[in-house]
Amino acid sequence: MAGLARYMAVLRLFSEGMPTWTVAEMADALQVPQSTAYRTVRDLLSEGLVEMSSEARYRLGPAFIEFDRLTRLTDPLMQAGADVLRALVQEAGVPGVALLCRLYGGEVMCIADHVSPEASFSPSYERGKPMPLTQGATSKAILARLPAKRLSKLIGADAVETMRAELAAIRRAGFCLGRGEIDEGLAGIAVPIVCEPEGLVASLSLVVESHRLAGAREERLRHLVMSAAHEIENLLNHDHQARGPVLPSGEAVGGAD
Amino acid sequence: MAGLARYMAVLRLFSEGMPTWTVAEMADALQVPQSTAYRTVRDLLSEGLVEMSSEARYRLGPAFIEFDRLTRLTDPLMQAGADVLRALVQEAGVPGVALLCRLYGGEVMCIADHVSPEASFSPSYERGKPMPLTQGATSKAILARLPAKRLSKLIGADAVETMRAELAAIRRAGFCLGRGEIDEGLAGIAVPIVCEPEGLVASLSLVVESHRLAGAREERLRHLVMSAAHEIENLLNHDHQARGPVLPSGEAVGGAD
DNA sequence: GTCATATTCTCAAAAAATGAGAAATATGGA
DNA sequence: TCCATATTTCTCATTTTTTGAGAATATGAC
Repeated sequence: MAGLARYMAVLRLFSEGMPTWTVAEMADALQVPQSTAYRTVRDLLSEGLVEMSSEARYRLGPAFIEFDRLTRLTDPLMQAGADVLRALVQEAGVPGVALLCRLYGGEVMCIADHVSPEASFSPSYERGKPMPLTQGATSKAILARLPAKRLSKLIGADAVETMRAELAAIRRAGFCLGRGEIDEGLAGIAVPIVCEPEGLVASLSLVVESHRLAGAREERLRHLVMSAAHEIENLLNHDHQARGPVLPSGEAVGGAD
Repeated sequence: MAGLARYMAVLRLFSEGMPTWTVAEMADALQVPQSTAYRTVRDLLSEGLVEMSSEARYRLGPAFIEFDRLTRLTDPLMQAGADVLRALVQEAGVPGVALLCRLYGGEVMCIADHVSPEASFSPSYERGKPMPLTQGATSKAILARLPAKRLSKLIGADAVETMRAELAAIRRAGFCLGRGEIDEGLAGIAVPIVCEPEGLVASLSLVVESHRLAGAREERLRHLVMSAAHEIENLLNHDHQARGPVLPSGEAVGGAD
């Protein structure tokens, strides 16, 4: 293991279940001598990617918080999604959680969420937590709009075959409804979001308690989520067009240096 | 430049003002040949630290969101602070923003914030944004409790001399009040938080509009912030004690693998 | 198809990482 | 305070990786 991979291997050791590590533990887990592990940790330390906890233990450092903020401020999907998520939850009128999710390696990850103040539950999907690719409305909505080539590379030709009908149905309907697939008692309505020029495939979903999703309300919420998703798509496309060399109005647009 | 530093140099190029970069621009900014820049970007890409935007431009990747979540879930200060921040803003009874800040390299960074629903302003301090070390109540509260050696290493012996009286006053009073030091029209009440065993120095602050901070209310809010800060300190110390080898109750404590 | 641009590849030279143990430093307890 | 112990850095010859320049290849627009 060399270069960046070695550093990332150390960072990937840290988890919810094991949030602090001694250098000896790291060396053991990665099968490298301690002197090497010490050097690696020293480098990570100086960049703020790792920091000392008590008693010779190390934990993830504050640099991630800084980069996360930059991501929040500059990722077009998050920018477009923030207000829409808030509005969606408010207009839903029932306790719920709105999620904006995307592909992340071989998984799906929520990159923005908004919880309504009355919601007393929290879905497994939450900002920054990788989730399985083939379960849950949120993930399936993404798979449904993935180019065939990328899809089979991700989940394999067999799995593509198994899901073909289901994904086609989602494409046709424009949404995916899942009840208790991930969390017992919760239901999700998910709608794909695609932005061709940026090459991104994501999904917007609303999670509510299953028992609240019946009859006319189900249809109303479905339409809400679909129109919110289209709003995000439009924002993404507008932003993209606004990138051209000439600004539509004569007004100068202020920007940071 | 070698090892991790080279990768971080690329990541540090991305900013609010310049959120996407071409490889040619990176090579130029860092004074390295393009072939080297391409290799570096390829590595970052495969780890999700960078991702492609449109048209040969790259931006920060989603890996930071994942690590940020882990940080949020496992950093003892953020864990202890989350509920306290919320409660503080609620009990304050005026529109305000509660901030939990800490040292980050040669700067101060907010690691958690909570904005009251009625607040129509937002202070310059916000989660993940590095701020100057010597300005603002929030930063000064941290400096006040920093060991002398660390302090002079950070800001230099001259600056220490200049601030000596001010910092001593903060230590004596147990808080720092700043009016418009950072943001015109806003005032901050900041209280230091120290956890010896973890070696951490931080501060809790409440930012409100200056005109709301008068007479009895100022004193009431000051006491609120101080008791909230002490609550965080207590939580940190309790957690630390609970780390001992024997659990107080016979009940098994479930943990991730 | 051709062109321009973006990206990967090639290879010998240069630089950096490696590992084992010694040395230095910090830590906590009498 | 000093000592015993654990943690961290350092040393240096060897191995491995990175580097840089340009060639080769892919990608995409026209």
